[in-house]
Amino acid sequence: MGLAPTTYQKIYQAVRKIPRGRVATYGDVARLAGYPGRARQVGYALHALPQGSSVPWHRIINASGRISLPPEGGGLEQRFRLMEEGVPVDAGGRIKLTEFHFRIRRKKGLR
DNA sequence: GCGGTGACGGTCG
DNA sequence: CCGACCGCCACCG
Repeated sequence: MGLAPTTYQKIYQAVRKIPRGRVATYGDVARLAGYPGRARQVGYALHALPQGSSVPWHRIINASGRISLPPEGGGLEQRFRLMEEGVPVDAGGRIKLTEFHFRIRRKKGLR
């Protein structure tokens, strides 16, 4: 594939790095894709995913540790998918980041 | 080309 | 913990 990856493709590639049973925030994905501070674009890119995509979009939640989607608009499905892979989600759409957050290595330091 | 919109995030009160 | 603000920027009418 000689062509340079598009912004969305880089975002999707970053999302694919989140392993089963873990979650990451929109901001994490933005940084991982090389676009720090553009969490909003990550949400936009995921929104543009076609049905049946193999990109694990359900592992992406907001920095507050909650599902950002309204239940009718995919939030319910996201909840099911997460629970199915062992990530508990409470009735309010919350996930314990302290236990299930996929921590990404930052350039050297990290903490 | 302009302005409203949004699957966000950090800060402040 | 929650809501209000503001910064951010690609998309779309």
